[in-house]
Amino acid sequence: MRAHASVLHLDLDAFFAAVEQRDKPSLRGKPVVVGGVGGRGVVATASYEARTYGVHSAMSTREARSRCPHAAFLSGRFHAYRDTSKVVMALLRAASPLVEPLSLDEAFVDLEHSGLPDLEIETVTAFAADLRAQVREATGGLTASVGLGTSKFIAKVASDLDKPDGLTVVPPGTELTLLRPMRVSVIPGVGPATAERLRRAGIHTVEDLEAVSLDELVRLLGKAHGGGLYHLARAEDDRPVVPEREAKSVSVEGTYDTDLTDRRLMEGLLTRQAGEVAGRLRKHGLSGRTVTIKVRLHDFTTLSRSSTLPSPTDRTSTIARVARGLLTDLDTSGGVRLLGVGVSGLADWIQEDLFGEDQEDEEVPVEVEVPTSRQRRTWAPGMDVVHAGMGRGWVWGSGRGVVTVRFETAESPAGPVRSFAEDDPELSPWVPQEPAEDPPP
DNA sequence: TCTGGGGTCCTAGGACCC
DNA sequence: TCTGGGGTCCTAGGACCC
Repeated sequence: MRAHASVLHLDLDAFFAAVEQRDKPSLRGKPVVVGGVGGRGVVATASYEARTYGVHSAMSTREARSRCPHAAFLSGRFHAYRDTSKVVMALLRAASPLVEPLSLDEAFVDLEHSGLPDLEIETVTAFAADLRAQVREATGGLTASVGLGTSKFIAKVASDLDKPDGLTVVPPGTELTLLRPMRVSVIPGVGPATAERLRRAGIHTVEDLEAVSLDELVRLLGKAHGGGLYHLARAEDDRPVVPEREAKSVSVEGTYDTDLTDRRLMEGLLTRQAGEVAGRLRKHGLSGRTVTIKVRLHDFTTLSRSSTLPSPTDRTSTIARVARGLLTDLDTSGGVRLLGVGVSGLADWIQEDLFGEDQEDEEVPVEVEVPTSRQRRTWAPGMDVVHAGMGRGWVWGSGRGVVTVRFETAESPAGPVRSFAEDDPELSPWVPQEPAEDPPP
């Protein structure tokens, strides 16, 4: 916790809806709901006019429609939101070099490095007021709510106190006076499940939480969560403002208006999603080792299956095949409402770079060598192979002198798995004859 | 026909290695 | 034949955030 209120949190008010109202004057002053407009959509952002009718984010669009039938329901223009967000983030970075975006519409700014003459209340307040004016000016009228405090936690709580279009400063030393009467759910990380656990233990407010020992909290919520809450309840928060964080995973998922039952269709959708994930990996110069699929069944139970490859990949064909293979383990006979594919375990180097050329996502033709018992060969996951006895397959995994191959058949795209010694003379790379499945960028 | 999409972090158990 | 502990990696699930 700092001696000065030098952490600023900025939150653009009803961001998506506000961008729509800015760009379409006919929507100004009217209820606007941005989110999924399909049968299973939810609200991403509701304008303040729509909130009057009890519409809020995360509510199903169906419910929102019944509460406010005359609202404009929009599916969202993410390019516009991204562009506007960039304008705001650039403006924040011009004000202070240390800016940590949390999402398109939210960021922390560290005023310690902003070049202000001092960090007294008057100074930082004037700075924040000026920043808000700049945001409004640069975005064509969007408003932001801003909080200032001695830590991220306090700044974030502060920005919520006067919404929309507000500015709240929590003077150093007054944090606990502010927090104590508040519900535990003001603490970031206390969602419905944690709040319910605490409630059952008779803990409702931050003041209640402050009275609980560290041991008791850890017993109740686990080591990391309990320990974190113990300190936050005392307004102890040393988390630094971190400008850039590396991505840890890339994923794509989709919820379908009617439950899927056709496995071939599911495989096709997974393949398409794998292509989107691979494309985004390549766009950012990333590759990853762990492929995960997510499957939400008709009854909303959510399953995940993952498989870690021996080396990172950014290729559609590999990700798609692993994903389809993972699906084979699952019983989807009751119907599937959501499918997703993700890649994690990211490395910022690309495997194909080893070959010295920008291979993008093309199949890499493999030199067919005559295997000898002493020769060590590299079997990359996803590589097409042919086995004299089993026919064509692809490398599922390898290591410790063993290569595992999955053989696709007409009946099953992720058919039988067999393991071979990696120098098995019956096993050899297969040179593809079909064109690469991804278009060049 | 309740319940999105893109993320992060944590936990717990098992495998495996030293 | 019995018995260790620690560390790391992997997998599955869950909570949470915007």
